[in-house]
Formats: sequence, C-alpha cells, structure tokens
Amino acid sequence: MVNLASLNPQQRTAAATLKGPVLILAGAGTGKTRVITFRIAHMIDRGIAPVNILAVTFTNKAAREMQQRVSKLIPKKDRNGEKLERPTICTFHSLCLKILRVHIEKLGYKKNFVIYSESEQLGAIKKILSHMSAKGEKTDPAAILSLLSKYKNGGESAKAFAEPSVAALAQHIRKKYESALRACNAVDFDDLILLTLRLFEEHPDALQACRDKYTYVMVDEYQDTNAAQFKLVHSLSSEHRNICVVGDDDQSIYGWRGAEISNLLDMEKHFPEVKVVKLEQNYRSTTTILTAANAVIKNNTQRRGKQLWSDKGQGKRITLHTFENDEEESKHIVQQIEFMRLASQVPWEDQAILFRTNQQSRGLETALRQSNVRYHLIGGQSYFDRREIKDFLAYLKMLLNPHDDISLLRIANVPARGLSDVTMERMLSASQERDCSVYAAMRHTDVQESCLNRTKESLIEFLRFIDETRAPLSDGQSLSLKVWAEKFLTDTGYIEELQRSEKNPDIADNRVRNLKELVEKLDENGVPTTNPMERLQTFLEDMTLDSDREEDKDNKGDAVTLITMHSCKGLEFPHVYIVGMEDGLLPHSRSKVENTLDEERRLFYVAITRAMVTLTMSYCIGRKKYGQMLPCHPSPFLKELPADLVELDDGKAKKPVTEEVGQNFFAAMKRLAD
DNA sequence: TCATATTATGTTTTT
DNA sequence: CATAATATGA
Ligand SMILES: Nc1ncnc2c1ncn2[C@@H]1O[C@H](COP(=O)(O)OP(=O)(O)OP(=O)(O)O)[C@@H](O)[C@H]1O
Repeated sequence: MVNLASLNPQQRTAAATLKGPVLILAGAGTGKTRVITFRIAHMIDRGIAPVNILAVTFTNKAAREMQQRVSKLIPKKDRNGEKLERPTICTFHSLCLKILRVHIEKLGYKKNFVIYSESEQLGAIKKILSHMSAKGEKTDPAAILSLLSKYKNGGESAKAFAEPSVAALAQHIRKKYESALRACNAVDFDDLILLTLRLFEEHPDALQACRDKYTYVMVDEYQDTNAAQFKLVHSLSSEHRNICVVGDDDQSIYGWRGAEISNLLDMEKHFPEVKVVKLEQNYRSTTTILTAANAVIKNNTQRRGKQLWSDKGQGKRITLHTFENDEEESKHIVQQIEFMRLASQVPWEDQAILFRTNQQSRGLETALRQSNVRYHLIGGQSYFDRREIKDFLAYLKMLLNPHDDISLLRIANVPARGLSDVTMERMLSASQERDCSVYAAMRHTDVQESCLNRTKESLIEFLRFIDETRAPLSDGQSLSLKVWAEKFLTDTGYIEELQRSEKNPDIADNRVRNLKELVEKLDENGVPTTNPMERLQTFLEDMTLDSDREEDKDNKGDAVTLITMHSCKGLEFPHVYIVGMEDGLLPHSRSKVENTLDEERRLFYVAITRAMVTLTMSYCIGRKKYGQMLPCHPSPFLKELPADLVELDDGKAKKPVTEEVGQNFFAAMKRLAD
C-alpha cells in the first residue's frame, strides 16, 4: 500500500485524483515532482497497469530519477505474484523515438533511420547555404538553424515568418534541408516530435493504439513545452482526459527554444473541467533563500503571483563575494568548498557550482583539479564537439547506412585516402544528377571512369572498405561491436592519423583515450543477444538523445557538481555557489537585444531556489575573454536581493572564525596529517 | 592531393 | 584564447 501520508493535504489531493485533468501550478521546491512520483505509485497500487501510465519529464536524467523513486515506492510483484512492469517515464523525444521505431516506415523512412545531432544539422545547413550562391547577407548557420526550428515547430515564435518574402525564403531552406536529411534517412530532434504528429494525422490507427496504451498521462515541467509537444499531449489525452500537468510559470527558461508558458497557464481553457491544485509550502530552502528568490522574481510583471513559505527557519545569510578576476573566483570557491568539507564535514556531493555558460566551467575545473577535489560536470557540449568523437560517430552512421551522405562526406577523406574535397564535390554533383546517394554514385562505373586513375583506385578501395566492414553487421553471427570498431579504426589508420595530427603528445593521447572510452561503450547493450545492426542503431540513438547519461564511475562517489543554470532545473543541493554574477553574463548581453530580460531573471530565480541551506554568489571585476582581461560590472539582479539578507565580502574584511569551526578545521587537518 | 601556415572571428542556454 | 575557414607551398 502506497502511503500518501507523507504528503500535505494539497499534494495528497493531486496525487489521489487519478481521473480527469489535473493542473499543479506551484512554485519552486513545493514538491511538484514528488507528487507526480507518488501519483504514479498510487495508480499502480490501485491496480492501474503500469504499461498504461506515461510520465514525460524534461531530461533523461529526471526520467531515470523518477523511475527509481517510483520503483522504491511500489512492490516488485503485483497481487498475483506476477512481476510488475514499469511505467513509461521518459522525455518527449524518447517517447516519439519509441513510437517512430515501430511506425516510421509508414512515413516513407527506412527503419534504420538515425538522429542528427546539432553539428550534423549545422553541416547540412552549411551545405545548403553554400549552394544558394553566397549572395545572402546574414548567413550564420547556427542562427538559421534556430530560426528553422522555430518555424518548423510553429506556435507563437513562428509568427515572425508571416511576412511573405521571409516565409518564402524560410520555406525554401526548409524544403532543401528536409530533403537533404531525408535522403540520408536521418531526422533531427524536432522531427521526432513532428513526425509523430504527422503519423497521428495520417494514420489514425497508430494514434488510437497510442491512446489505448497510454491512458494516464503526466507531464512535468509543463511550462517548458513547445507548440508541437503541446499538440502531442493533446492528441494523446483529449479523449480519455486523464492528463496531469505540472509546472511553474516562474521557471520557464526555454523560451528561446520555442517553449510557451501559455501551455501551462491556458490549461483551464483547453480542459475546462480541470482540477487546479496550488502548492505553497516550500520544503527545500531556508526562509532567507526563499525570501531572496521571491524578491527577485517579483520584478517580473507578467506572472501569476504566488505565496511561498518554508518552515526550515531563517538560516544563514546569503554571501556575496567580489573577486579581482575569474581565476581568483575559481580558486576561492574551491577553497570555500574544501573549508566546508574539512571544517563542517560537508561532503563534496552536497555542494554545487552553478554558472550561466558552459565555458565558465573550464576555469573551475582547473582549480578543482589543482586542489584534488573530485567533481562531476553535468551536460556541456564539449565532449561531442570533439573531432575524434564526431568522426567516429559519423563512421558508425555511415556504416549503418552508407546512403547517409552527410556522414559519408564527413569521413570520406579522414584519414586522407586520396579522396579530396574536389573529388567528393564531384561525387556529390554526380549523385544529384542521378538522383541517388553519393555512395550509389561512387559505385557507378561511368562515374568511376570519369576520374583519374589514381582517384578511381582510391574510390574502389573506399567502397571495398565500406562493404567489407559492413558485412559482419548482417551475416547473422554474433559480433562484438567493440572488436569490430577497433579493427576498422586500426585498418583505416584513423588512430595513427589522430596521433600524428596533434603535435602535443599529451593532447594526442587524450584524444585516443576519449575514442577508446567511447568504443568500450559499444558493447554495453549486451554482446551476443540481438543483431549487431540493431545494437549499433540503439547505441547511436542513446548517444544523440541521452548524451547527458552519467557514467557509473562518475556517478558513484563523493563529488562536487558543476552545472549550468539551465540544466539545474529540478535539482537541489544543500550548498549552492552561483558564480559569474556579472552584467553581460547574467543577464546575458544577448538578452538585451532579444528582449528576454524576464527570462534571464527567471533563470536567476531557478538558480537561487536550488539551494537548501546556504547560498553563495560572486562576481568579478575583470574576466578573461578571448585571451584579454575585460572589465566587468555586477549584475543588476544583485540589487534586487533584499540588502539585509546579504552579507558582503569584498575580500577586505576578514571575518572572524568561530571557535567551534576553527577547532573542527584543525582537527580535520590533524587527521589528514596522520 | 595533402599538410602546414595564416588569418578571421567569436557573444548563451539543450532535447 | 580557441577554433574554423582559407591560403600557400610541397
Ligand atoms: N510533503 C513533503 N514533506 C516533506 N518533504 C517534501 C514534501 N514534499 C516535497 N518535499 C521535498 O521537497 C523537495 C522539493 O521537491 P520537488 O523537487 O518535488 O519540488 P518541485 O516542486 O518539483 O521543485 P522544482 O519546481 O524546483 O523542481 C524535495 O527534497 C522533496 O523531497
């Protein structure tokens, strides 16, 4: 029996109302996510089959966490002693992937489709732009991609395309982009959702099957869903109406990605019979932290006001440090973390450093390493931005599907094998003439004949490599993908090339190590069981969709968390350090142009409300940018904090150490010395 | 065709 | 300070 007694009355109402639409609208730390977790457990307890339950979270990490918590609440077996299945708890993208893996052939894609990551999307866009005769003025591929995404997803942000000339251009680029991806049998992140919607429209039987399967739907962080995701939720639940959404308008921080707060706030419009639950007690933070957060967010005009209170007591004041530069900042924060650990026995895992941009983690990482402090960096694109990782994934994608032109072109001459840019460009136009893939074009003898003898040999050798390497993937024999990948990496001379291309041997070794680590993971989905082709596809999907997956060894053990303010949403830490509180970083300078100051403030609000016990902030007078020290000014948001809750530390006044703390500290030092 | 040298250029957040 | 796009020489 799941015990709802540990919930407060409002929470209990929300968790116990299983039928019909429910909206939980509540501030940070009021237990929204916890309510969902209990609600799922309660449903299972009441005999609802787990397979009928769908809970959508914002990140894969959140999904895993919720799955674990639900598992702890419910028994392993049901009343008849049968093993209980698990409910579906995942992100929108994983859900759509599950659906598309079954149905995608109905939409004209082949079953072995791949998901393109951002760098591959950019590659496709760049190719298109270069073919569109470089007369265009603004051709920042990243900007185009972002616009395209907004355009595709529709909703409020797509209204900017109303003007006919803009719309025509957008439509043109979209068509080119889509046919490029389609020719590669690839989809992007947005397509996962959009294709699922198309499937539902064109194949009502598939929609009906999903509706029948997921008869109870829940969505966490609903304020950050976009128009397409909104449609998806409605398609699934407009009939049975068992839909529970959870969110906080003050924590909407993904507007730049097309998220619309109105999805949350207009819930009553779309489901008039909705039961609205408001939660007001914050179980996370001290009153000081909560008051500061409330004072900051009050400066946003367009919001639903909330009453939040906490019984955790006043707690310590917020500390605000001023540092000379970013290096000093990192050094002192690390010192502070170590002081907390040695003097107050606060383990590393109870402390987190929050920052606005991923770049900021670099300086912190070096400082942490210098002091031998273990840390855990969450998110951060850098890993998948590395050349060797991108190359390797392109190899895998090309071997999974040789008609994937974009992947093939990426690695065709890496390492150099006599197929220069010019040659590949020729192959590309040959493929366009023949209306086939580059791989298919290369196989044509007349295309081969049109090349010089040398190039022709290189082409044939490359084709031989592809076919030979692909053979073991589908010959029905069991295969270790790791061994397989190691072989082709050596045979092609890729590893050698990687080492040679880097002068600095340390960095070269690092690159090889990165690659080897990734290769190791190939067999993690079990070696002999399923067919290698499918395992390869699953591996690639996990890599693109679940890139924030934590390695077990990193997850285990005591470590400080380094995380951006965006990805910290939904998490909590006893001790939080917010660094880089400078004008231009938070709020980011770009937010002034884009008129998104409110969203920056919400971001600050999210960051503050992660803290349970203590909160430390800091800003620098100067910061290194592009190798140069540039002057900085404190963030205007700092002025919004109530002055009496903040203790300033500009480095001049050394605060006295209390006797107890001092003794603990020295005791700890002694222990270390022994 | 390939490898190295030079120069330009960059603002943020992520599934 | 980095990385990526371009130019040049072998
Ligand atoms: N009724 C309760 N009694 C005790 N602790 C609670 C209760 N409800 C929630 N908590 C605790 O409060 C903390 C915040 O809960 P949770 O993460 O679910 O809040 P949230 O509303 O989802 O927050 P956020 O919006 O910031 O993500 C958790 O540590 C949770 O265990």
